[in-house]
Amino acid sequence: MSKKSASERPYAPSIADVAREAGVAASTVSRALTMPGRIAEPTRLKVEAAARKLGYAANQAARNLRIGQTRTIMVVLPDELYIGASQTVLEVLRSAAQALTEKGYSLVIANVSRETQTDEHILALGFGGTISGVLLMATPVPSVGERSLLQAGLPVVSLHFDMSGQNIPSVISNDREAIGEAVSALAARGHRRFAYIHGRRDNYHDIERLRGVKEALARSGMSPSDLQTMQGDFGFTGGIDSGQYFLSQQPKDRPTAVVCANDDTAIGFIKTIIDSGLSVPGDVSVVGFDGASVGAFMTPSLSTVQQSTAEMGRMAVDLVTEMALGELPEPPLRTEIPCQLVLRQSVRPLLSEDGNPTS
Amino acid sequence: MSKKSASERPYAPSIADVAREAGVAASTVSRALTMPGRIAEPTRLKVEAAARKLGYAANQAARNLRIGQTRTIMVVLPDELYIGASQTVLEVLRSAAQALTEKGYSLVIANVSRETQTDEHILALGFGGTISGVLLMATPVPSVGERSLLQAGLPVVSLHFDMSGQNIPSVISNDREAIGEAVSALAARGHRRFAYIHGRRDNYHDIERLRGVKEALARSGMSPSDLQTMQGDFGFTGGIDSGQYFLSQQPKDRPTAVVCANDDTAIGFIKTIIDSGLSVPGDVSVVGFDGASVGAFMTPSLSTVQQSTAEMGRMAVDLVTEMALGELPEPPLRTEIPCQLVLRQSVRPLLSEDGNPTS
DNA sequence: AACCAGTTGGCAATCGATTGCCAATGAAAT
DNA sequence: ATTTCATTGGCAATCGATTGCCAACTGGTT
Repeated sequence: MSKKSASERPYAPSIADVAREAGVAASTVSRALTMPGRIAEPTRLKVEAAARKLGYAANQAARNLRIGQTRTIMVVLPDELYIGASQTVLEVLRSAAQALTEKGYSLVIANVSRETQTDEHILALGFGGTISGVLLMATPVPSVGERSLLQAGLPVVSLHFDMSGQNIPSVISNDREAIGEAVSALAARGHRRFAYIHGRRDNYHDIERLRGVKEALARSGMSPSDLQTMQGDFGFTGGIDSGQYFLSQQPKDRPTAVVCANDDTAIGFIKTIIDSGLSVPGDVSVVGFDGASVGAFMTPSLSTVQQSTAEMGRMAVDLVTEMALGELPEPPLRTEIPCQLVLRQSVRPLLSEDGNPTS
Repeated sequence: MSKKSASERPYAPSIADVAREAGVAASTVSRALTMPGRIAEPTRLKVEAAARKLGYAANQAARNLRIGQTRTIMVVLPDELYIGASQTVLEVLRSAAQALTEKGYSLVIANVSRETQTDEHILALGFGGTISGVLLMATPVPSVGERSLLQAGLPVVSLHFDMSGQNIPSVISNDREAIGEAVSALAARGHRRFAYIHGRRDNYHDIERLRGVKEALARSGMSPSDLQTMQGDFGFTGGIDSGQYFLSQQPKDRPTAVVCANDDTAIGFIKTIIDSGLSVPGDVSVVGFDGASVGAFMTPSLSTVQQSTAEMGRMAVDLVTEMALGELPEPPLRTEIPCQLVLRQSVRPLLSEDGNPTS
């Protein structure tokens, strides 16, 4: 065996090598190593010793081929995985990676892209039998033309985006309620003129968060005219542009509370306000969304809605692995993980009741 | 074929199914799909049509088993992958993922951990033939007891850490020179009392960066007594602690320029200084390291040494894939990617002869 | 009509681990 | 001493794609 030439792996013992070394049959080696109890103890020890001596590790390709199953989950990341201060996706990825490893699964990463070529790659993985399940992180279902990953018959779980409407089990934050809490907290501090800075258009989170803002304002007895909206892009730049727009308004028309689609937007907005000589929260209170760790160390420190990223990753992994084992005939379509409102220096109660800034 | 029962993949056509559908032999199907030119055009078209009709995708496990090679690279992430504002490792990961996908490789993620169990998992992957190469991201070589991943005979490339001493090709930033540039820029602005805030003890980057600071100070004609050092931990907390230490000193003893092991440290330090009522850069200039994107939007904005993460990822991928193909008998042991100094508000401007700021 | 060179496609072996089936073994029971 | 039964370990088929080898076929040439 192992007749691979020098340029290849120098030393890749097969199960036959171990069997010869231990003086038993290959089948015995296989059983000794994977079926506890099936092989008598003395024989098992002999086999283990031989395996250790030769540095044997089962060839996974052969194993997968035979049993028709792989303990491998594919994680699909969004193409525009933008690395700013908010990095919810990455935190969830980390926790999912951790959970998968603990369960003995491997994790392969794929990122969708505008180029069809890499989507082809994703589909090839999905249909190629290399994969036991798919975790979609803030991405739609990869597809090329007619063919979609869903047709591969694999368990699919969506993270961040609610795709329960497409019958895909989804693990999501309670964006709408959570941002509503933030709005209520601002209203309780006397704010009456609000603004919402959008993320990208048609984005799931943007839609949910705006809706949450509107609902909470209504609950606090305000009318739609008490809310203005500005366009952002989930990045620092969108916040900066909105900040400039804010500054271009007459002071009496400016909102006193600005709720942003995410932390990066809030950070860009605050920067512009501060650089213009105004004060946060003196002239305007600002709340972000995501819970970027750096927010606590900015000046002023950033108020935000913190997502429970660790819990989300773990939950999604539990779902997809149980589905892969067929243990979950009816997976829950929507699992909402609650967020936590964190108020810091960027929000301050107004002193007067009419909502006018004090400075 | 495809007699998997309902609980399994519903529809996984094999090469034999395609062959039957197209009315040719399995070998012809294989060649038609993978060896352009080997099969006559009309036959090839027939095969392709059949494959498309059945939704055929080659079983990767079988393919890997047969050809004894997988287009899969394992990326090993550090256990303590801490997500702060500096996220060099993640940026490099993203660029590596991109480059791998473009080259038709898959990427599996593993993270080392203090628990031996997951290191076992990494070794099993490495020795199990599932992997064609390894990218170590700021981690030492995974090993359990005597066995180390190096013995798997796989190409290994280190990112971030210089392991050329262990004969492992390494793609790294020029930490020492780059931080030296920062120090020189500070010296040129008249600073004469310096501090360096450490990262974690014995960390490669910390050692290199401190050395770079010392060398640059010497070049600027200063003595070791012009530099004090404070202990940090690469996190915000370390910066905060150092800030408190700074404040506890007599003003005349305080350094006027503080160079930090990374951006998170700098951010924590600045926060403490600002909250105490002192000013950055009025009372002290601060420089970080890494180039966290959020630095540009803090108040004051953060001066830093920006690493070329995109280039690092791409370069490492090129190396490891070429090594995997045996195209690189003598891989370069050290590939240094230069950083770029970015001076922002946290460093006081250069004063020209007349006392006005110039840069 | 015979021959040749080049192309095409099929047969069958192969990669390495798993597992159904059965023979051999030894211990316990009669 | 013989039968019964459980345990153990070996044989051989199997998973699905690839590829060396060779036979069949094509069209052109002599």
